[in-house]
Amino acid sequence: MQDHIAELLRTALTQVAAGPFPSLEQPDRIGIERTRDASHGDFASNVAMASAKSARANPRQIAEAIVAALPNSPQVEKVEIAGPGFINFFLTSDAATAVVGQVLDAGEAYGRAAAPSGRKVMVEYVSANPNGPLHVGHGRGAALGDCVANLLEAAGHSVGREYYVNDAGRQMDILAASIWVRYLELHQVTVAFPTGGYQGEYVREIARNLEQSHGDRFVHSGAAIVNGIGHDAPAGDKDAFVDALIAKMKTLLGEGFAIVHAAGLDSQLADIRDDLEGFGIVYDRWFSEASLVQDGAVEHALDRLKASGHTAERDGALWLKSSEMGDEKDRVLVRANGAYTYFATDIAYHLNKLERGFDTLVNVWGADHHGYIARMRAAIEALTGSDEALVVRLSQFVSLFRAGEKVGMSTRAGEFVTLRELRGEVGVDAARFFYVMRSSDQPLDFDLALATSQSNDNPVYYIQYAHARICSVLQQATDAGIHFDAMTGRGALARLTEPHETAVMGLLATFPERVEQAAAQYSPNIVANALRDVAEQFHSYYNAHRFLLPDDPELTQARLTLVVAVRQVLANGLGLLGVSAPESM
RNA sequence: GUCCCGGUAGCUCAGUUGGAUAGAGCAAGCGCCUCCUAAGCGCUAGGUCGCAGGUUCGACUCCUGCUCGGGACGCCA
Repeated sequence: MQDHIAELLRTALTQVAAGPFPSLEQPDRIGIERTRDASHGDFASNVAMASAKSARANPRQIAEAIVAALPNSPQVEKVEIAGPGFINFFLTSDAATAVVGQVLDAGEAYGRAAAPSGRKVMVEYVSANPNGPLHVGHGRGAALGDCVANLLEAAGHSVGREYYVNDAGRQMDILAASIWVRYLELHQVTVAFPTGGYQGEYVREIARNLEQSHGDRFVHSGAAIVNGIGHDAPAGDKDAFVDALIAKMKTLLGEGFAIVHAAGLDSQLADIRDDLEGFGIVYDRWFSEASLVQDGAVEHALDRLKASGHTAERDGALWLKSSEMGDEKDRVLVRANGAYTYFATDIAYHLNKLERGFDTLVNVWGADHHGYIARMRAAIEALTGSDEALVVRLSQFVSLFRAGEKVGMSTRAGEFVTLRELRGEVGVDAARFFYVMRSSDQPLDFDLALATSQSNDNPVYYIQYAHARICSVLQQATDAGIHFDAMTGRGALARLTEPHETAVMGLLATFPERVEQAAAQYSPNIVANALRDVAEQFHSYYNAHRFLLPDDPELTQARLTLVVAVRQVLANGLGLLGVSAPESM
């Protein structure tokens, strides 16, 4: 409809430029927006104001000339000039009700792009280190990433979803050492648990499983272990101590180290996968960091970086001169000891994604990765000559509130609320909706009591209830012997003239635009807001009018048709967020 | 110190590419179920859009400075 109006305006502008206002220049883009107030019509344009400068005239006079030159359209009822020079378009009722047919024809596809965009987008999300269960902060990134991927698919892009598994770094070694110490405790070998280790109960569980499958294979005496590895905090440095413990473990266990390491990795990865599946999230691929090292992808990436001329060797290490590309300092790629940094393997992963044909790489990261963005931009620029392929969405921190008390979180101390616990407490629907209903730029206060309350305080139920109510109405119709017939209803849409009905149809018409906008901005909260608006307008309509009218079968069919279209839009929107659309509540 | 995000109603937050009288929910107050689900609806009240300049026909929106809150600044991942 915007396109149609824009066309009318262009025709008129050409005439105006040829006639009364010769200096008027055609604007590149004609601003047309939906009005907020029904008294301003359905659409409004500000072209007259935007053209005031080039035409060197008062906006209202220009608007009058434009309106006089506007071609007639069967879809436009009337046109008015208002305020400082807005041109307001009032649609005919046929044009307004047409959206109901469009929704029913498109069905599940309503709100989705009509044609493929040809773009290939990779969305990488969560990618938490597999050294412990996911907590509620990861949950936000999970919900956000999954919804963004859904939105990009709706926008017509070909979308990949991946979890980058950090299975090659020090953190995983620390997990292995933590498991080993717990395992030793099972064999009455007491080694003080390292301050820098992972203390969660899940570590003991992995140790017990290891003990069951491998018996005493990894047992060594306490004296042999402690010998020469220095002191833990507070007497010594806790990081140095953990590293020394890991080194000692590798020496004593030999190939056994890999078994303990794998026991930790496999168990945590399986747990995370199960957790995310329970949250409605399924990846196309779990991409191993270690595999990049093994198959030479990291060397390949480093070669590409060196060829770009953006690297330098200094102090025995290889650096990316990222400060030349917007980063605040240069970054190490290969340490003086020859080991790749996490940054280097991550660059290799990003290059891999580009080489697989993805033109846009969306990364959903926790807000604590903010400092990492500039260097990754620099890396992408060094590889491709531009950083535009990289899109980063940060998910700001989540604070949980239980009974008004803020619940603390610390992964190392093993004190955190897990995503699994959250799902158990509030359910998948409420959790997913709460996670994405706010802008991801905004820290989230997650109120557990609110998410579980079955009251009108709870926004997710408000929307689901609208859907269930419509299902209930249709059930009531069936029970009353009214056979819903969409053909009859669509033929009678002209009967829908109540302001409530006009408002509902207007929102249905806006829905695809809002989905498109949400995709363009990687912002699922826009869909959450659109859903709330539709639900609100429906509930208001429901209270103001009855749908089942025994004395007026034609109007009954028309209203049921509208309401079925509303149900379709609610279901489509909830589907984009990964929230269920219940038929009864 | 540098950089990023934020500051909008008592609280939690929307606010499209710069547009008309800045919106919603909760909380507060008053109403609405012999009627398709009251998990709902209607009405009332509530504002220096952090502060000060600038850009322009027009600024919550863009620019500059300041201020307050959160975060990031490692040869960790």
